Amino acid sequence: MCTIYAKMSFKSEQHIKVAVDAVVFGYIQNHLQILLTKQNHGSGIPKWALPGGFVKDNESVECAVSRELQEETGVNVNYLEQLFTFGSVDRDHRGRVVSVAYLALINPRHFILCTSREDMETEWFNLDEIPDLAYDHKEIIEKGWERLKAKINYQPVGFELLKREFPFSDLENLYQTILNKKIDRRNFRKKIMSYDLLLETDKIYQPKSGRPAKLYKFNHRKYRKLEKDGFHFEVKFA
Amino acid sequence: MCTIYAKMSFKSEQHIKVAVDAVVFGYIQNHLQILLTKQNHGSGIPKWALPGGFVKDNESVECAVSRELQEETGVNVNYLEQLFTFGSVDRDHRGRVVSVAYLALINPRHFILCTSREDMETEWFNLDEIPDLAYDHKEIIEKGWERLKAKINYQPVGFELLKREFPFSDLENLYQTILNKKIDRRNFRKKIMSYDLLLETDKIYQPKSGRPAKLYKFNHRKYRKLEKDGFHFEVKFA
DNA sequence: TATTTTTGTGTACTATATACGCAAAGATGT
DNA sequence: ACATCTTTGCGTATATAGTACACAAAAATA
Repeated sequence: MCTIYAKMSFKSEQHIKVAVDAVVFGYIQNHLQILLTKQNHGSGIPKWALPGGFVKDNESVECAVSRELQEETGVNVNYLEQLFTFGSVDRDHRGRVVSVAYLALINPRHFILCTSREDMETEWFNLDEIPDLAYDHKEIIEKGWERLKAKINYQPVGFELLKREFPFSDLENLYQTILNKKIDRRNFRKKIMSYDLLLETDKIYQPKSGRPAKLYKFNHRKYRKLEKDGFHFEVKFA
Repeated sequence: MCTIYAKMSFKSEQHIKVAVDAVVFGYIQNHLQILLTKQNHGSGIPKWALPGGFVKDNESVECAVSRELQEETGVNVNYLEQLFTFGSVDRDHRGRVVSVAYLALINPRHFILCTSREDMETEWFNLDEIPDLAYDHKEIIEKGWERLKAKINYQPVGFELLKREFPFSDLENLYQTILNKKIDRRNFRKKIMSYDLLLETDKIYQPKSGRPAKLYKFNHRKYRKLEKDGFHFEVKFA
């Protein structure tokens, strides 16, 4: 980027477009879901794809994702991190496109799907029922899924997928769903509780049947403070 | 990238260039070093910067880094991973450039610095003696450095920085240098040895003074095999 | 009031991490 | 040849963290 005068002048043409794509996870009814969009009136056969689009000249790549998500799906993400940049030559048959993919987590409070684009459909898909996708989006989802599985073990990102106040069993189920394995309830609770990052509310949740449960909320403020002091969240049930 | 017909046609112009930059680490004389380049005959005041350059239309982003490294520095990296994509609007004063940064590790066997560009200088810099850099390259190095520190704990990337055959103490010193802390020699050796991933050669290394040391080499083949079976390398001296 | 479902909790055992010091091998200087 | 210096190579005891495991309490339903 810096050493290019000799090879390619700034005026010389490079015919590559920069796009963003988002792998948006939601945890809905005890299932991990992904947000997909489909254009109804595009040319050719419409296919499901990740929300995303081209970056504008005057916005940062990060801003581009947020904007596209807002425009296409109406959801507000409460966690967004860069995932990977996909740059093979032929990933888009229409021309050369380099796409910066992001991983986003949303919380059920921000669920109102409403696209501002008339020619577009937006829907949640169960992770194991993803349809055929456009371009290399299957691969992007794969990477996002891997990242989420890894990340949940060493950063408290799981909470971003839950309601602000949740019964402890929701957290358990979330981890079991994401890691796709049974976790010992007592050991899990012991580990999480040992960090003292859950605030007990005085609210009670009554499940369909069974004993009522206390509602907890994650103490973001305390976590940020601890993090600054070198604290390292870790829940390893590998 | 997929949902763009309505917003921006494929023909419509986006004025963003795509570049690559590489944070290349070498471990030379017990010091972590970074490879920098400087153009001698560029317009304006030349500044040191990371090796890198624009991606060509017909090469993948990953290929672009390798090519640029080869052209600008002549080194062969033996480890290359994508680091982060830097996409703020004003990171390059000459125009809008989105840069995909890579982390590279090189092994002293591939040291012969020889740029094929006449207008360019290439040099190793000690990590704590990095000069003023062009653009946001300081920040990119910071990110690469963070990644390396984190990665060395859960992937055997350290070996990529050593000679193929090395005395055990080189590994010790490398870890101490990267993590910037003293590590208990016995515990470190015990941990590393417990994985049984070092092959003892029959060669002996004679240090300037002191007892001679056996030379080891890392068993890449065995590691790959173990990794496939779910093995997880981990050296945590946090 | 018996049955079902879900929450909430403790202890013994195992494995891993940490702390710690000394003898052996060679090089150098006298 | 002997004393000194430097670096390698190694084991054990203690503390900490992980794992395995079962039963009673609270509410809903029949």
